[in-house]
Amino acid sequence: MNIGQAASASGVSAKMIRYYESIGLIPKTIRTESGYRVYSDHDVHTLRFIRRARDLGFSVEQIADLVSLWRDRERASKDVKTIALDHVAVLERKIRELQDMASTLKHLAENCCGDSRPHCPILEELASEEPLPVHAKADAKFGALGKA
Amino acid sequence: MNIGQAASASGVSAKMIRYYESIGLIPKTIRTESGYRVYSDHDVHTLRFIRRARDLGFSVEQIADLVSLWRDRERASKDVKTIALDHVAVLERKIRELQDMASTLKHLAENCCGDSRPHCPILEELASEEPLPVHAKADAKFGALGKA
DNA sequence: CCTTGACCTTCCTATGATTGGAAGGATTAC
DNA sequence: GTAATCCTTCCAATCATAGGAAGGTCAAGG
Repeated sequence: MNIGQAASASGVSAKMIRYYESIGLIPKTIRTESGYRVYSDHDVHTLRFIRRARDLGFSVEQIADLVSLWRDRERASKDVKTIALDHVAVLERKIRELQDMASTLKHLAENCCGDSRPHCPILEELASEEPLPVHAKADAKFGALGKA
Repeated sequence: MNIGQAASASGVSAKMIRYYESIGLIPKTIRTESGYRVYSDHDVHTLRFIRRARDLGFSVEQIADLVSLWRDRERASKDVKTIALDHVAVLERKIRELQDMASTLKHLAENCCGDSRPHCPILEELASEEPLPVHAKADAKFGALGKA
């Protein structure tokens, strides 16, 4: 199987498969004489595992740990559970941060009549010297929400 | 006022002030003869406005719009409100995504006894060919949650 | 007056996961 | 035989931020 076929079978783009190989998340594949990467069904299974873990928001580092636990028949389920619950805690912290931001903004927007006049409590709040009314601090690495 | 003083007065790091200048979010300041940037209280006020907007998760692009509306005495509050509510919508979509991930993971973790035995429903789920039980797809730009 | 330390300057690098493209070779289908 | 579609590697961009190196400047104290 070529990389393109492995990509569509696994849901991981060819670009990402090469990237995962380059960072060591997946091993280097065998190649054809002309240098094409060759994948087995087993490789595709691993890629699908990886994609699912990404869909759940795990970092590549965590995924590497999960994959190696998956491969280890003598793993302790505790180790897996720890990774999962740590991640849940991170997710929940993020959720709270975003909720604080959203609720602060919603309150401000409710008080803004949103017409053609210049008066605007949202800008007033941003320009104010007082602390923000709700705890609504982005942590730097997350503030911009990616491209969304 | 030097950049360091402006930084501590505004809560925006000197690094970021230079960056904001380089991308045109704030104008180039005057300099001393020896090349040091000089800031006024007014500049600090603008920086604090920017920091608050960042704390609410606005992107630099949105902040540029907000700052220019703030400067414009003839703005329509509608324009500000639109930016704010668009951002709220993005935040709420993100919140839902993260909640889906967290709830999926919590369900899986609940069924994992978390002891020294290898049996683990979390890994089983990741390895499964079935679709994930809850709609829990990360959008790519957000999946890894930054460094957190 | 001179040194020391704390500041400032610019420039380059890294982060994390992903996408995009360019330039060139391989394969496949007609 | 040729066109289209794949593959290869390498480089760049995203977004906001932090870190560091190399070198110039300033203030205080001896």
